[in-house]
Amino acid sequence: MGAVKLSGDNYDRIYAVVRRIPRGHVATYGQIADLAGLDGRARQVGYAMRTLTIEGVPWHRVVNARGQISARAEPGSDLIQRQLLESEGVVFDAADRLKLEDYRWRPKMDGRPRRRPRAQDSL
DNA sequence: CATATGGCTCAAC
DNA sequence: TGTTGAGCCATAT
Repeated sequence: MGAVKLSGDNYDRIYAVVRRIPRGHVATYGQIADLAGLDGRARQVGYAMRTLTIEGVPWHRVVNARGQISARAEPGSDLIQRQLLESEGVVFDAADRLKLEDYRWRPKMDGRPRRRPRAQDSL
């Protein structure tokens, strides 16, 4: 029968990518989405993290594009994330940010097309 | 099926 | 540097 595309499939892909983030490194939501073949759907990565229930996924290594830990529904969870990262050697500055230039995970990807630029109305 | 949100992101101010 | 607005689209209700 025709394969029915389940949304959970995307989650698995996201989790698979997150699992590959090396210790002491981080990746942005957009980056995860990109690597998971869901370019441009950074928000869904956040959703995947929010509904994350399985273990073995280093969700704490996922931060937003500013190198900051995003506030979420559950208060205190962001602090836990920061502590986990610090325990891996990641250092935050006074603005609670980490240096993406230093910690960003760079998997092998040659000439992979960046996600398409948003159409701009006028400039 | 229609609305409302959201662990985002980019560009412009 | 921080703020604001708008785009994006899967989940939730």
